[in-house]
Amino acid sequence: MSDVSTRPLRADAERTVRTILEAAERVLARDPSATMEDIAAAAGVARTTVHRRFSTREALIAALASWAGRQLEAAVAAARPESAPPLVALYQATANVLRVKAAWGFAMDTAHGGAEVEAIQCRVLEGCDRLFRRLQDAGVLRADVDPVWARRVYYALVHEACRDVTGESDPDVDAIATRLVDTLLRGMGTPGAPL
Amino acid sequence: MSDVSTRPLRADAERTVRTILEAAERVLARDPSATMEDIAAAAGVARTTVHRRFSTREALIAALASWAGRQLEAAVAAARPESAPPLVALYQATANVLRVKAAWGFAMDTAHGGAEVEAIQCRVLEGCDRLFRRLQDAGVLRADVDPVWARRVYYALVHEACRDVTGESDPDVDAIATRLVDTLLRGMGTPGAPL
DNA sequence: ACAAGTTGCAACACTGATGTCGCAACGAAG
DNA sequence: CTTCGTTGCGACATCAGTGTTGCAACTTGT
Repeated sequence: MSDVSTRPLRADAERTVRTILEAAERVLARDPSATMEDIAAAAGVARTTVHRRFSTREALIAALASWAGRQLEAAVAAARPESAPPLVALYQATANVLRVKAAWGFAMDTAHGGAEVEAIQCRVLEGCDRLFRRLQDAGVLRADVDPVWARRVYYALVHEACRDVTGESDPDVDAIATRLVDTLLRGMGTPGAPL
Repeated sequence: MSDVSTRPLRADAERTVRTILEAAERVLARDPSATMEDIAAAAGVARTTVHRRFSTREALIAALASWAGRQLEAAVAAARPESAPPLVALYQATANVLRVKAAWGFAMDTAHGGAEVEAIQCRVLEGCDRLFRRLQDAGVLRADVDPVWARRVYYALVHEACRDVTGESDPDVDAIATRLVDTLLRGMGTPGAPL
């Protein structure tokens, strides 16, 4: 999580790390090229303190991505995507992911997470594909849709819907997730209509 | 288009400007934090030459965005979105936009385009809303869908589909546009199925 | 209370990117 | 041919961000 070393931190230091990570997410989400000083200021600590916990800017980003990645994995795992009825799991996972992504959007979008994060994202992606497979087997998802395209569309919708969770105060995540899944499955056209 | 002044350029200088813009798009699309030197190298000119044509990095980005913005506007205008049958216009505009966005993706995504670019993007957005309105009136789009959400989903799908145009060599843009519109209207679920 | 960990502060060196300038050479347009 | 715009090159000043260090003051845990 931290970086400089994996030795046990004192309680207050641990708190500082969390504070810095949260501030980094907040600041970097608004401006990805924000400086260490900006982040430190947002966290209410000195810049040197940030450097004590994360030897380099890269390391901070990586730690951020790692943290967010584990949050993400937990969010999808909580939906029991392998065992629950697939459509239920889809709703649940969507809502959970929206919550996490709203709080850690920058960290989840950045590609500079290092090998560990890449592995996590890969696992999540494979889990998503498996869930979509289950949806197809259950007849929810059409059999003739390209699975890769389906996943890409789903990801894109999640990304877009996330704005609503971030933007409004006290957002109805379940309603947003419902609209998302509805759009994914039914689209926006009139059922009977044209090709 | 250039920046330093709007005085007429000699033919070769005009060509240089175009070369720089194309190189900038290419380089910045891969790495948004690429330097002036990177761009100059990709354009095959000296860094000072870039600064002669674009006094500042910001100005270069703005010029890039402006150029792309006008390309975009032309692309949607060519689809006659106000007069053609709305569904035809949707297909046509989608395909045209995909082509432009594949070539000028960075320039179109950047928010630092200045007031002129913002105005263009606003016009395009309003045009999109009008087209969607026509689609609703024609019964293609369901009447109960939130127009704003519909546009956002459409934009997100265009963004995603653009990868396919950029990635493959000799991509079938019309096929990609067809799949996009199909996804937008029908979604990916089985028609008869669940809520 | 004591020891060890933690932090803020000020200072520093270092790097990389930006923007500017002058000059010589080249090439297009008249 | 001549002129003037254009370009490459090298040099320079400047600035911002990064990462480091030492020290004094404070906090935590025992």
